[in-house]
Amino acid sequence: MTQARAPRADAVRNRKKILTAAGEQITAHGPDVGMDEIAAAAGVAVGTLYRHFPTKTDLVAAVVAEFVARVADDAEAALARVSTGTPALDELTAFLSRVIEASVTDRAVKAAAQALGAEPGDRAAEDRAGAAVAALIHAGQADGDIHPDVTVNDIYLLFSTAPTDQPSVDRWLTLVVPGLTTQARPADS
Amino acid sequence: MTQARAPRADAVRNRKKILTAAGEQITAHGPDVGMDEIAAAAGVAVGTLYRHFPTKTDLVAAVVAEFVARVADDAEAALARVSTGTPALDELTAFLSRVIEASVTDRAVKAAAQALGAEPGDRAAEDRAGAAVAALIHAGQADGDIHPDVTVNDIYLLFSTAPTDQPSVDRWLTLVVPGLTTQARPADS
Amino acid sequence: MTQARAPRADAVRNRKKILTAAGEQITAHGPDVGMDEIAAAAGVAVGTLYRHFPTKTDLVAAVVAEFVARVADDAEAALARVSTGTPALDELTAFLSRVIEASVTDRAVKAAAQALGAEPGDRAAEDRAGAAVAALIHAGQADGDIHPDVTVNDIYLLFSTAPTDQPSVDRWLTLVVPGLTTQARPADS
Amino acid sequence: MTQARAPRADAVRNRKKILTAAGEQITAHGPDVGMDEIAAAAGVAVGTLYRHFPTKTDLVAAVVAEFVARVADDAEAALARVSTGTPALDELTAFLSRVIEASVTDRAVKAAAQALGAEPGDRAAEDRAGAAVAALIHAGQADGDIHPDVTVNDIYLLFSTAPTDQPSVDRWLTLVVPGLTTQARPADS
DNA sequence: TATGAATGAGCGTTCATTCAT
DNA sequence: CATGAATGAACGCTCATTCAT
Repeated sequence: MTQARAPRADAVRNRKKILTAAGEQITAHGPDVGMDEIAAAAGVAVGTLYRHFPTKTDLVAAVVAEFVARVADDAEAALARVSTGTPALDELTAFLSRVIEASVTDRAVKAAAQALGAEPGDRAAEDRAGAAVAALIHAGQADGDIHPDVTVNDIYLLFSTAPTDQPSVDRWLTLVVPGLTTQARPADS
Repeated sequence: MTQARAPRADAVRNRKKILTAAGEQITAHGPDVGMDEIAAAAGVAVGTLYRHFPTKTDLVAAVVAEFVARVADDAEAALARVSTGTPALDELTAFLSRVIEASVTDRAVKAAAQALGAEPGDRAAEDRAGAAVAALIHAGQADGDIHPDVTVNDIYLLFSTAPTDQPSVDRWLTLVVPGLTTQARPADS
Repeated sequence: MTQARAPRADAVRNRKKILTAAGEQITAHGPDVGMDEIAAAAGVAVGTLYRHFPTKTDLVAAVVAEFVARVADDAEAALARVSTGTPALDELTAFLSRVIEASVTDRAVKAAAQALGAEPGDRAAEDRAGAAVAALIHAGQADGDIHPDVTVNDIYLLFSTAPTDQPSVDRWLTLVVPGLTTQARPADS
Repeated sequence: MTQARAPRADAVRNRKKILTAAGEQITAHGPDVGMDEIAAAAGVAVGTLYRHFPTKTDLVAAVVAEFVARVADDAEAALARVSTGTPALDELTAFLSRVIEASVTDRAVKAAAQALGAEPGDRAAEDRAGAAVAALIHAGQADGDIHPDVTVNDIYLLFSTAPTDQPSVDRWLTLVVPGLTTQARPADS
């Protein structure tokens, strides 16, 4: 009985504007930006914002979900390249590096998500990312490069504990990648 | 010249109560606990809390400083054991493990310190810890067990990125320790 | 282009209620009344009060501005009567008397304005009042009744130093008016 | 520093120190200085301050009383000069001028007294001042210089309404003195 | 007695959320 | 539906006053 929804266009556009603005504001000013500021940045009134996202937690969850969707896309692209011959370990570490670099910029998103205990909110995107990462891991294990006990959860664990300031990221990757592989860290790495 | 100040007894006891309560409250409810709640948990009035710590930032810094002092004690004890023959790498990883386990309990302290930009406040304790850790690293490098480029900052980096939930800690240590060493992670680790 | 804004009605009414209540509360309890008390007296929540006046200083400035606007109206009315034949000195002293009587009721407004260093906020009203008073003075000087060196600032000076308790006002006017005129105070004044 | 027991001497010295410090602090920082700051400036603990003055109002009253005592001294000196031939009107206006100049510096004291509704507290000094001023007025009236209906209360009224900023004081005296005399303000005054 | 630590009501202000328009 | 005014609990912090030492 849910009939034709004519005003969908506006609603969809508003939702997009709000998500974009929320991402920008949280990134720029931290997770404590006021809802009023987000609404103003989106060019809507607070009421509209609450129509789309009943609580601040929901809004942050949606912002996080967008990030997860981009991660899933990235993981699937990496997997596609592996199927054309690139070594899976290289793709996995490059993927790890890209995601973490991105989360430096979006650092507040992570903080916000944790601070507010936001639910992921987009199980589908998470599943897509998980499947692609699992496939990368398996391919690397088949190559003998990735340590046999590594799982998707290990990658998630590293995501969730990555440093949030740019200069630390490279060193952290250097320290962390050997644990995923079958090789010792070279003396000059 | 160094007179015993009689009325200090209460004040000292209150300071202790406040620090303890602050640690507990921040751990339990995050860095955003109200000062009133901390005061209530300590069994004092807010004014008393502000007499001891002029701002919330100061209070959080003091809580963090206490934690740092305990870490310094731990590092020095580990270093002492190395000088009696224990392998330095074992002591370093055990130390890492202990500190991180402890910071799981005190997890919010870290978040609080970052959130509020709290100054360490106790440079001496930090220096003590740094010196002991540096000595541990050098001993391990002399043994040929610890990778030659590892520094104290690497250990700090790992501290600051350690997971904050209990079950993840062990696995995380497994993944992270190989980066500190000259050896690959064994297939069955 | 000049659209009627429907939802403004409530806001306008609230603003009025707040200004009225603020004036009453400040008069009754001095410039240190709490914002909560003003809000309660106005029948709104504090937040509403802050929506209309971002700081306490702004609120006080608005209360003062209302008073200034009434003074300007009074001065202009007096000037109009002079142009129809009333002696300017009589109108000026009567105006002085009226404003000061009014400021007895609104006494705290003055104190509040000074205490908070509030900006007038309504320069237009102040200019109107100043122009009308200047015209009154000039007319009285043309009549030969008002002392030739009297200026608008003298009137402001008297405003700002008027007594704030009712019984003193009449005597104070008796003492102060001769300084504005070309005549000595009569023996039986 | 703990001398032999001379309870009275210490107490008297402390009272003096507190009064001096209170006067300075209130003059320097306005009537809202904290009791702690006054105590610190006096070199005593708050408790001592409260031993001498049970409330802040009492302390301010005492500061005001000191000022009144100085005014009484001034008035009596003026009266003495009149008895040696100086015109009483000149002495009265000069006295008015001196007191008001002094109250510009001590302006915060007056503000504090009003703000706190402090009782004068030192009836004796007030009576002394009143008697001397009354005698000045009578002498001026005998000379035919001072208007016959002027009373001590008129002088008090002028004190209480004097401007508190330096530049205004001279002009204000010019405007106000004619009301006390039997003469019109000269055209070039 | 003097000390200064403790008290706690109160302050101005903020902000996630609700609801009349 | 969007709007934005209204709500009110909560926040960090202050300060006149009290009271144990």
